[in-house]
Amino acid sequence: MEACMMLGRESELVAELHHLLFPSPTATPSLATSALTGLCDTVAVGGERKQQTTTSTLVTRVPDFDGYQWRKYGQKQIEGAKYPRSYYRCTNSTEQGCRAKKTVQRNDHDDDTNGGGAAVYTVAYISEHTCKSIESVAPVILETAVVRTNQQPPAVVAAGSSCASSTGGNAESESPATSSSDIIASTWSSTSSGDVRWPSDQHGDYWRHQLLAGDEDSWDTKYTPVTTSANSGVLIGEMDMTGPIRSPVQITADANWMDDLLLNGLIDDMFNGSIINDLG
DNA sequence: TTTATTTGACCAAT
DNA sequence: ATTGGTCAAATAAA
Repeated sequence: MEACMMLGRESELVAELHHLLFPSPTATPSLATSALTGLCDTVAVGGERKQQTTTSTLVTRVPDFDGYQWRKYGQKQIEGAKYPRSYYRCTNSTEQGCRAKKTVQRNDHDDDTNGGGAAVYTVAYISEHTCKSIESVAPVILETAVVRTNQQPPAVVAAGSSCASSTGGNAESESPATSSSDIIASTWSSTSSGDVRWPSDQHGDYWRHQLLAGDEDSWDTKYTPVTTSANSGVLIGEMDMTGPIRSPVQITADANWMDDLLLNGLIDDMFNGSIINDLG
């Protein structure tokens, strides 16, 4: 857990998505996964033997579209939480005995579901997928609307994960990078044909940042200038990669950190800027 | 018909 | 007795 290396945010994102979509241990087990690996738990299974499972937790505004098919099997109101927790198991659990599960819990605390503050979810992934990953699930596109309030000389953007932004991110080293000029990002999800809702309460230049996951081998990140209905006519240029990019997903390693955040009301701070938790 | 979700009951572990 | 996780019947959707 401490081995959260100083990859760029960009690389982390690509790695995370890749991990979620193609978690096959054979492919690319290297640098990417270490920052993403969660806890190792021992869970009693059946009567006797204990089985080791891994649990990783992430905070995202895009709780769906992780590349797998899930089937909801329960929902429970958790003490102290504002929203219920939903329980999912892999759709292939019956046919293939896949034991992967996940829980999704909304953990923001503002009431307006539309408009300004987007909902924040904590997704806990429990156990690994043992099923054959479905070929050609709908391509996952995580889109990050990047609001630039300052003009900065754009950097040339190369496709792929080699282009790292400057922010690293673990608990100790992350600085309040969103200090001034800043790039604030929000995240939406859509399929390639889906509609995207853009925030209306933010001003600046909007960039569509897409992480595209098609085949395992065709990875790409695209930065596409967009004009939104909310911000019609804003200047569109090239993507600025010099600043920190708020990621669509933020990764933590501990499944229980959320309770602390809930108690302290820090969730918002997280998306204001700076806290990238890696509590391990 | 087949597959997925909802929801109270049930259960195991505090 | 409480709490979190799961089951399963009823219901909805495809």
